[in-house]
Amino acid sequence: MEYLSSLNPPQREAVERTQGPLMIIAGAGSGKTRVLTYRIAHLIQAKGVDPFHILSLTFTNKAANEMKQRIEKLIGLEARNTWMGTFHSVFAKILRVEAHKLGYPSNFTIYDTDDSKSLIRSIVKELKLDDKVYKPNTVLSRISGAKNRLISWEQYVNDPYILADDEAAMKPKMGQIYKTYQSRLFRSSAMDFDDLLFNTNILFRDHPDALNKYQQRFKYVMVDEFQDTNLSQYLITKKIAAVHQNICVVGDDAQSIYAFRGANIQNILNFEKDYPDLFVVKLEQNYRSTKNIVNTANSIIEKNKSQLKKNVWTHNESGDLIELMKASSDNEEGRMVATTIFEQKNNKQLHNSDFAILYRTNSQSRAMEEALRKLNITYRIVGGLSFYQRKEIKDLMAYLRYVVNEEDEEAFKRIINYPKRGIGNNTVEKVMVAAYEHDIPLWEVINNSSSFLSGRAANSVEDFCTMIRSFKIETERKDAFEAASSIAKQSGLLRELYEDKTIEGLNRYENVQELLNAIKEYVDNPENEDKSLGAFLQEIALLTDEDQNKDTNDAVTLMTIHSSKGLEFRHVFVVGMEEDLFPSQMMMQSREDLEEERRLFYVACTRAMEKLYLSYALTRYRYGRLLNCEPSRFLEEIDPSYIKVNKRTGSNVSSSFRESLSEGNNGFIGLKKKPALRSSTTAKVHTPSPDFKPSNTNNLQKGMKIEHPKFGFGKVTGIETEGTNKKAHIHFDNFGEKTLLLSFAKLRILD
DNA sequence: CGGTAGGTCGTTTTT
DNA sequence: CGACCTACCG
Repeated sequence: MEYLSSLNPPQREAVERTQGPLMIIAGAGSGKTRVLTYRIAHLIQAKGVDPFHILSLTFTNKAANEMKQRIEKLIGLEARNTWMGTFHSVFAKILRVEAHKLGYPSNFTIYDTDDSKSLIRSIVKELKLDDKVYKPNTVLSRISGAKNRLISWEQYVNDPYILADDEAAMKPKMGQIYKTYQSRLFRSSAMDFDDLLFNTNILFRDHPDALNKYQQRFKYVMVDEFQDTNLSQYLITKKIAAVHQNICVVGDDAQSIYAFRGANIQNILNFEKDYPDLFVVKLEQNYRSTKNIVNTANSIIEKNKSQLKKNVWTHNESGDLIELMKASSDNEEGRMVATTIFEQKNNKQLHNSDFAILYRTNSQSRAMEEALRKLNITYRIVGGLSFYQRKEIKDLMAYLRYVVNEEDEEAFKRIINYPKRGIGNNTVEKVMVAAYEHDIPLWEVINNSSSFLSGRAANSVEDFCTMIRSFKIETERKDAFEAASSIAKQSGLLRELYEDKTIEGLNRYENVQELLNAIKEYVDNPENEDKSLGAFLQEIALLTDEDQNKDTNDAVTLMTIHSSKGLEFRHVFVVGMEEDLFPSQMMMQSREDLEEERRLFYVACTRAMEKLYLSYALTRYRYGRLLNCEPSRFLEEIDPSYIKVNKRTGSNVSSSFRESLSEGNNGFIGLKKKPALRSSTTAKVHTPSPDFKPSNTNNLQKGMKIEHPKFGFGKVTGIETEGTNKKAHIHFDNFGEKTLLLSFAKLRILD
């Protein structure tokens, strides 16, 4: 029990108080993760609790993994038996087991945000609504907001307040879309992110036996980042802990930055009411930052009205003042930051990894990247579009998904005509409409294509169906890797990418190989007992960024403030401190919104251990337009005694920097995150000869030389007849291989 | 049916 | 500025 002696009194109290409801208010840098891990270790080792009975919920996979590892270090492999994961992943697992109780098959698909938006887009189209009014983003966030507050579509369309709201917003059909959206999800055997929580609530509400089972299993429940829970999540935890009442929540109201996606700060404020015998521990000693940084942060958060009283303090030294940097433009801001990093690194013997650049929006990274590249400073970007959001990855994933769940409509739409197999939008529409109108499963329509489609289209769909069936058989017999490789090949997807010899094409091909590698790794990992494709898909559906990044590379970290939560760096730059950017112009309608932005700023500042830099630019490119910017109001809110204004401008680059401009790698690491290169230059469009006149192409033969008004001169390499259509394959001198439909193409035969 | 040119749109954060 | 969608042409 020696670990207890390394804790301060409130930390120790939090670890040792294992029975009954407990709320830990953990200030920034107060050793929260340490307390949580020790608490779990303490439960298992000192109190003899079976790890199987402990449930810990986090918000990111990263947090869960980190905690798992740290507990494992403390108490060894036994730690693996605790339930630890994100809300979404833990309850997705439970829902797989209980799905039949809700009318879902256990192989249900999880739709990501893109799938959801695409589904909404097609529903809006089908309902013949104006897509300028019902934008996927708006609709989805409205639906998501409802689900997070546990409002079903039935309740939604019957609630006069909601309806009035929608009327006022000129979006009266919102409820109708919600209803259709749910029925289409259900038909597709799919759940979106919010459904995972919503349906868990339904499960526990309607099936007391199931609730009881999990109440018995989870005798100890812990919730990390409690300030970020929404109502749906809160009710789930409350229900699970209702019997044993051993619920421990950890959070910091000052760091609540996810209200936009339904997080309810009231959860933390109301917790005392729900648990009258609640014990509250405050962790207020900061071990991370200098006095100047802690005080700066305190002076910021003070401006917020709604918050719990707390007094974060530190024993650390005063440290340097906060540096404020003013740049004339966004590019100069980048130069100043990069230059400062370069200097600090040399003067103080720091590593790249000691620095982080934090920004409000992802688009701000570009100016930073350019500047860092010029000084040859290695960097890595966290977030942005993840591996699994890339088109080529989603394409292969869609095949895999569809083979596992043949009702998955979004996957179907993605793969039915990719690679091209002559099935156009019209046909796809017909197939889906047939399914709704006859109220039969999609797969049934596809299996009986001739009853719903005419000749050529029916044949193509039948071929598709045969292919999927063979994939299904393979998938049953083989492990995930063998099945996926075979699907990638036989679907033609791999060939399609392989034939694209551009740099981006090569990249895409490599990415698909990367995914196959990941599947291989999954299959080879002895911890995964179920090697089937379905099991693999379930495992990765909720992975956002697989960045279990080997921290081998020494790089400056670039990321949004949101993704920086929970991390710390010796030197932190918060860039783009300008009105309308930070605080964002979208967040200035209400005081609540503005307070959330302020908390975001608080989070940003408290990432810094030794030194904090704040910067802003006077001009910045946004929406492709040069805008004048004003310094952020947040800068004025900081107590000026903590700030020093930096006089240097980034344009005075000393000679030592110039030397570093020469030669070498561009500073970018991480093969998965390579930005797409600009498309290679395309050949100039041909100007037709003055005497150009289309010839009759009925007798066009292989080997003939022709002229095309746009593509110029070329040679016929083949003729293909498909139904009534005749196609010519032509190799053009300047444009390479093209396939043209002879009924349309204007060609002049030269010979 | 498929490609592409040209228009539109938004750009906050994430499971 | 760039991603994406649509309309149109071959």
